[in-house]
Amino acid sequence: MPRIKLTRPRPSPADAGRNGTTEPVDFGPLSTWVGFHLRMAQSASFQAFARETHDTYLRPGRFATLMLIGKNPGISQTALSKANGRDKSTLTPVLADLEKRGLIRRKRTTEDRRTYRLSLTPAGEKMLVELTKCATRHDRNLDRLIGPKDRERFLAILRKITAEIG
Amino acid sequence: MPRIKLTRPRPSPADAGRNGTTEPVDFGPLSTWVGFHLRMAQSASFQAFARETHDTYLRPGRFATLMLIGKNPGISQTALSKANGRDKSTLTPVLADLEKRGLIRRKRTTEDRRTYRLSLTPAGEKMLVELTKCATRHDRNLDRLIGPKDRERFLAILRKITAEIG
DNA sequence: TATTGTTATACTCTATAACTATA
DNA sequence: TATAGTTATAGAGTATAACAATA
Repeated sequence: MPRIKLTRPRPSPADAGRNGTTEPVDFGPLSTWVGFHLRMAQSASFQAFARETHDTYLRPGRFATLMLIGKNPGISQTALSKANGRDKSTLTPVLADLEKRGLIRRKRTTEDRRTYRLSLTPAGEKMLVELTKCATRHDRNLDRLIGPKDRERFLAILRKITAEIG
Repeated sequence: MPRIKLTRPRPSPADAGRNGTTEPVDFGPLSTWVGFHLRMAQSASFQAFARETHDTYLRPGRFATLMLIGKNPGISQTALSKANGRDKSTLTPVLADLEKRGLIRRKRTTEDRRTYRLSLTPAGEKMLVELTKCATRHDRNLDRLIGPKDRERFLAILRKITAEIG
């Protein structure tokens, strides 16, 4: 709950667009660039997700990792890192943390002793269910903003950007 | 230019979705969640932007900062931090860096000696022009993916998410 | 008392390169 | 020689809290 301000602050130069007046800020070409708004929207959505999970659980990235393991038991670290588009070394500390928290298991395979097979523990399954509820709530909020008519098209465009911009 | 692989690597367990086979990875509900795709698309767009600027110039966040100063000469640090939605303390090292590179100027005002007024140096103007070309190229690529028919609607949705999800 | 901007600090996310052990 | 995963390291980006100067 936000603390209530008891006094009304005087207007100050820092609230001004420029020259000490309160003109709105000019965003220039940023205001029509997709890349900029993609960044702003993802950042806002990220913060909203964190609020939805009450800052107690996992952030979106960790959550996606948990989901991918849950849906693909036995997946290797390399396959996992490819699936969410990050380097394998990025995954090492994340998995170490998830394992330390008792959410995932890592098992050496007998066929190829270089690889690990990842899976969820019962606690991990439970956490995934819990977080899925939060994420569903969060995504329902996003859906409400987008509207059912545009939703599929919007999603398709995001997918296309992800797949083809690189 | 990517180096050419001279040998064909054998299929290995890490390429597999699970169980050592090469089934595709199951993304579960992630595949229909806006938040997830927003994250993936912004990350892909970010990388593409960096490629467009040849990794030599500024990253998207710095670039937006430069643009906002350029379009709003005399803006204060607090107003700037509000405009791109970050805490003012986040801005301090960024501005220090831009000043050190000779791209911006910071001037104390006489009316309120707490605030700085930010503006671009000639070098900053030049950099902004240069980067704007890169960003325009980048955004043209995005536009091509989105298509002119959906572009405005797509942008409007991103703006709405930014403004209203919080 | 409130605000501007800085400092100290800390945490997350990310990547590259060099390494090991296995293949 | 190539791959799976780890380690060491580095650099963004972000935030909170305490602070000095100023209002």
